[in-house]
Amino acid sequence: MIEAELFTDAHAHTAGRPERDELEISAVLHALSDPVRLQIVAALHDGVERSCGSLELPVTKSTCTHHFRVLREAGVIRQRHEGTSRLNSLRRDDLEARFPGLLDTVLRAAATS
Amino acid sequence: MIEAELFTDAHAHTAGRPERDELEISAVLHALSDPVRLQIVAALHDGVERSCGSLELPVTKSTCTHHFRVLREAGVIRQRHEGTSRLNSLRRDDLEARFPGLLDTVLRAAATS
DNA sequence: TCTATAGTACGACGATCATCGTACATCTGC
DNA sequence: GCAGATGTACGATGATCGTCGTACTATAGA
Repeated sequence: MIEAELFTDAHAHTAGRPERDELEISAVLHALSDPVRLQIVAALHDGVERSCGSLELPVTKSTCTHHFRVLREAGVIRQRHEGTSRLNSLRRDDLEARFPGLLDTVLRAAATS
Repeated sequence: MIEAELFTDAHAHTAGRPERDELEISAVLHALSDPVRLQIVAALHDGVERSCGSLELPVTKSTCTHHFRVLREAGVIRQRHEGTSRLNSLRRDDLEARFPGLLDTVLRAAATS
């Protein structure tokens, strides 16, 4: 990750949190292609912010951290610090602006499995 | 692949060509999450059957075969033999029945990249 | 201050992935 | 039959992935 050393303030966000116009369809689809991550996204679908621990996932804490990072770096979710928790929420607006209908379509598809 | 030896006629299709009701959203999303495969799917979007070689892809023949297999085993495309060629086409109807709107949404998202 | 609690960082592991080259199979046209 | 074209099979390689355990940080509450 040589680029990390080159980040200016203007681009320092790109590693962990891609801007709306930087979202890549391949990365988003890859993020959504894992069952555990799809479960996370489905749980956040109602718009309510949820902590990592409040979701009952069939993996350990460290794997959980990994999946939240993949979703965050793909631009699917954002994470907000509050106390000892990280509150997660979907980036609905950004996703809808960039890839209209994608999130709803995928979640509806996942629901009928 | 032990199952291969156990296939009866009733299930002999499942390895290479999942039935409509066997399509899995995770497998489909994974298949679509690769740029080369997305390019293939976009090229087949007009409904025209195309041979593997008629698509100009930035990979070798064997890699091409690999990508077509991933798409076929996920249920995204079907392959038909004709002469020395394999004609590929999207499984539009099956995908639409199982995951309504998914294909169009993804392709529209991919087009705006 | 001490102790939980919530999550991250890091390293490891086996599995899967995308890619390639070479060899092979199959069909067409001569 | 032979040569060319189209695609597959197989093995290899380096990269990425999903998972875990352990150690760590940071906050909240007593």
